[in-house]
Amino acid sequence: MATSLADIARQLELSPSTVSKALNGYRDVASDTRELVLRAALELDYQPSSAARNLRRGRTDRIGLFLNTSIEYVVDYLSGIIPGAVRCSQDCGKRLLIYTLTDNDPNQLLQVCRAGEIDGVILFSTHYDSHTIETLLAENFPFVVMGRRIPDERVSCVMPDYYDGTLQVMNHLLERGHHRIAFTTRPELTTAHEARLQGYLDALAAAGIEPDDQLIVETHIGPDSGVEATRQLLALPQRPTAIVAFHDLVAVDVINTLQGAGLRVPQDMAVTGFDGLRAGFRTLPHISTVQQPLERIGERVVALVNRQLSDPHAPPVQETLPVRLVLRGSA
Amino acid sequence: MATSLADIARQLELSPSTVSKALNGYRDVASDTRELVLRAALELDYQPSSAARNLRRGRTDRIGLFLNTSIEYVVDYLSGIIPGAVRCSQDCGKRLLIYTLTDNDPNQLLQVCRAGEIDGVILFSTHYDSHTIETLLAENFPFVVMGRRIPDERVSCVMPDYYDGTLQVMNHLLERGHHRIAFTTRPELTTAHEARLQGYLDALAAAGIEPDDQLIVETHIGPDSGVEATRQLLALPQRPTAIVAFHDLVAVDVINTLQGAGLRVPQDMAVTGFDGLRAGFRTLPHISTVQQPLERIGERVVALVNRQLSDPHAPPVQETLPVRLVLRGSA
DNA sequence: CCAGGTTGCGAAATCGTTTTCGGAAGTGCC
DNA sequence: GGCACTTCCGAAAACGATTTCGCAACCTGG
Repeated sequence: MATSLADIARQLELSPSTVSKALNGYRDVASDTRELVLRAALELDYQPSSAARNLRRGRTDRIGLFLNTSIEYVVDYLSGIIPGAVRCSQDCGKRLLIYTLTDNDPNQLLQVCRAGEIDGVILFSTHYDSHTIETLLAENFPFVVMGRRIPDERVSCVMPDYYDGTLQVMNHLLERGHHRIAFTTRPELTTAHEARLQGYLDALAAAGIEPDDQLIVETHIGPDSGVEATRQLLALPQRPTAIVAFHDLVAVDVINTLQGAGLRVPQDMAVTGFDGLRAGFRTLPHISTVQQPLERIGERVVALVNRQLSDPHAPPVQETLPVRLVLRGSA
Repeated sequence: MATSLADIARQLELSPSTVSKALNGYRDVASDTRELVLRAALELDYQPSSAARNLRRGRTDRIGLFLNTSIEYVVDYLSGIIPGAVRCSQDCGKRLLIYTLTDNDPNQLLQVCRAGEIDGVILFSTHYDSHTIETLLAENFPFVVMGRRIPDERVSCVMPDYYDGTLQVMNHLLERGHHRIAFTTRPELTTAHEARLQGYLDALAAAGIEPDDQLIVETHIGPDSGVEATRQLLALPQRPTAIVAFHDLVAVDVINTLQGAGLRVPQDMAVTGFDGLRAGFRTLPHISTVQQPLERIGERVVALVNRQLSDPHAPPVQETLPVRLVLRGSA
């Protein structure tokens, strides 16, 4: 039912090849003919069949990003990333597609790549799976890891400076006179976790403060992830005066729990987040946080995929983007 | 580089047609041969070319959902919808794809449909555009509208019962003895807006209470959307005792603003949300809200698209799904 | 006037599947 | 043995675009 090249060709009594060339800007088409073709195409609402074009060209001009349906955090993060990623892919003449995986089956990702549905893929940190990465490398399929450093120089990745961000937060708190600073962790996210913890410890060391194990508490994925940690901290004989939350969503829980217990933020307890998600505006006071350059991350990730597409021999890059402490009131 | 049918055929000294038939479960292939083919395919990590298959079959088994990058609310809503939608599409043998539009250019959507990249499309309420709908109808392209009723019996849609939800909320508050109940609106979202307002007014009328225009305040899209409205209500000579927020994100702002002003929720002011987004857990107390059956909405929307795909003559359906008041503490 | 260019177009191959159709070989039955 | 079925496989034609190549026709300059 949809109009094809052949339809236009018939109507104009031209050959399909000429029509195709007119539409694709080849030089060997008379300008009168081109005019005719363009007009006819517009009139018939012609849109080339994506399947046919992809088949023939051997590429799709699409970049895929896989969404794990099970992780709450991802969605907030993605909504920060996407504007930059979309803009950049637009500029490169590509389209950004988000695939939804059912049970986060990593094979689905490989299937999509092998089926040639996309030309390149963005791996979101939490989907990391060494088999996937090995396979993509082996098949020479363009991909970039986002939000995580992979200890393999063959893979490109883009991530914020977790270490420096934590240093900034800690230095701010230390300057404000805080000595007992609690730190919430999330061991599942190894890279991001370790970098932050190191920042925490180094900052303390630089200030000559001995770390206190009781002040380092774990949080886990799920709603209310920060509530339990906060209660735990409040129950300590000697409470901290500041809490460095693993990220903004945890900080929201922390602040709510504190306020629920009758404490004032930041007077009774300073709280900081990390990432700079929109959730940081959903508390009063708003959350002081380490702002990731989210849009820029999206942009760079797409740019790096695109780089691999245009130059298959481009060497991989590992980019660490600078972060910035944003004081909004909670610390 | 990727292995094709022909590769398998060559290796097994069979014809491509036989290989194809073996893989697709045709009956006219000997079971020994089938075994051989399946084994070879597995060994070579064969994945049929999506482009070639789509071209030949004339369908893609993909359903598209278009994401407007500019609206915050959408993301929270989608993350509720997606699990159901993904599960259902999986069951139908389809894949759900999320397209990202740059500047919400509605033509991009039509282009994707016409190019045959997807077989059907889900229109998210805020993307509504009568030209898009008319065109899709004219081209007989399968689509379903989500979260909004379209006053056109030719289009299928799935939405929650906004009217009844508001009634439930109002009746709860009235039973608790509230007389001055404020109501925040969002006129941009016409259908959803009107149904709720009607519910508000009808509930008041049934209780014999005269509506007070000062208690009906507008909110708009954007962060802090509920803050201004709350301040406005607090400034009234005769304050309300309850605030019915347009949706949960607004309710978060309302609660934060109230608590910031030293009021206790729900003792000094009851607050209710709408939709049942995760954000409802990001305050203390958690938000009492009208829970939309989000997963079910995702499921139904996909099911209806699929219905149009399997039976092009199936009559359109407009489904209103029941909602449920969930009391969590804020009212 | 002719050799050598240029310009504009179409024929045909190609991408990798699916699917129809026909034919060869084998089986069963009278 | 002959006939009618099965059973299994391959040849070939699609699907709709892109792209190479060749061929007319028309210039152009000496």
